[in-house]
Amino acid sequence: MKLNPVAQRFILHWGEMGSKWGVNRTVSQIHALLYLFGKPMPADEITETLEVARSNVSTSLKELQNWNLIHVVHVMGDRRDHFATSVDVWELFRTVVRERKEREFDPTIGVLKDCLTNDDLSKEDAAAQQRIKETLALMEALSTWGEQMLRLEPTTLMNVMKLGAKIQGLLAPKKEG
Amino acid sequence: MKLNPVAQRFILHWGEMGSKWGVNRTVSQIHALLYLFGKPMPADEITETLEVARSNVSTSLKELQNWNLIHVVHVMGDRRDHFATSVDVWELFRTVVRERKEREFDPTIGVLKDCLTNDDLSKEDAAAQQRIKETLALMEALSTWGEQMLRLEPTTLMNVMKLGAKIQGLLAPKKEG
DNA sequence: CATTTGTTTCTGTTTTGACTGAAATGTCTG
DNA sequence: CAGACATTTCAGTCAAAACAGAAACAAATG
Repeated sequence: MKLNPVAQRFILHWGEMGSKWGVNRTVSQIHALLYLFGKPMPADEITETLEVARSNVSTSLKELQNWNLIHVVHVMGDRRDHFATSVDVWELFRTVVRERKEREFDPTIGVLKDCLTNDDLSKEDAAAQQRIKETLALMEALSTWGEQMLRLEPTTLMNVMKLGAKIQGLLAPKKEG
Repeated sequence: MKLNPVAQRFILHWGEMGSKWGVNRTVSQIHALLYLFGKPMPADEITETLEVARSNVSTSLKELQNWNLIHVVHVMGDRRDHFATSVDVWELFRTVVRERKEREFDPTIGVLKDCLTNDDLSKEDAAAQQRIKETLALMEALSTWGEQMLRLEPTTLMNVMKLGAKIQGLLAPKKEG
């Protein structure tokens, strides 16, 4: 499969962005390719299209499966596995957020809690303890809020975002202006 | 300066998390240290505390300055630069979000726009074009929404988050349940 | 203006992780 | 079950980034 210039641009950029966020370049490139292509694709074709080693594709596909971003599809009369990703960008977004939250956010909250229950700190520095408390409070707030937002329908979520800062007015309807 | 076990745990964990999000380990460790310590600190003391090379500290401090996360402070009777970070976790959070948005989000939005104005795609694959459009729409929505949220007072933002999914009820007050 | 003190830049080393190609494993078909 | 086909694992290579130590630079002091 030959990529047109726009597809190339998109995929290469996505790969670079992935790197900046701690995602392997090949992994993000493959995902971008499957998203853009929109149809199930066998590993070999990915290999040829992106011009990377077959084994590299295999590893990356497994990684993408661990992230719940792609799934295997079988095609009649073809023994090979075909791989596809959701073409719903909202679903992808939610999956990525959910996974990162579970992998990195939640464990960090755990560590912060441990830090606070440990006596070593409380004896030494009350201000530092306070700061850890505030960090934990922020992260927990983000965490539960994130969970709730992820449960909303994409359209609802979009409306929430469109509301934007106007939400202030709805919060404490004591004053009007 | 000797770190107590809790401080060590916090700083080491922060360093690991940074790595997973594309931030140099030393950079995030230094920031965690300054945050926990809460007072301006000369580079040498950071060097000793974290047991890394002086030059490494120098580079990382510069990086943190580029991120607007630390600033230089001078102490009476001391010629050395002292470095401090905000101890307000909300301010730190906002700074990081703002910086990442500017560095990675905005440029990506630019690339997506370019992709859509380029004719090569429109001729080839309408579905792919549509997907890029949706991706752009999502990112732009997140972007403008993010900007607005960042402008809110921390306490307001906290209230917004506490409201959580209940915001649905405020959105389309046609039905009640 | 030499010396002390502090910071940055530079060069080479080390480490880490991505990647390749080959071998091994697994699975289907005649 | 032989061989064809498909995927994964593994061991080694390669490249990028982090890091250390030395050298260079800058600024203040007596």
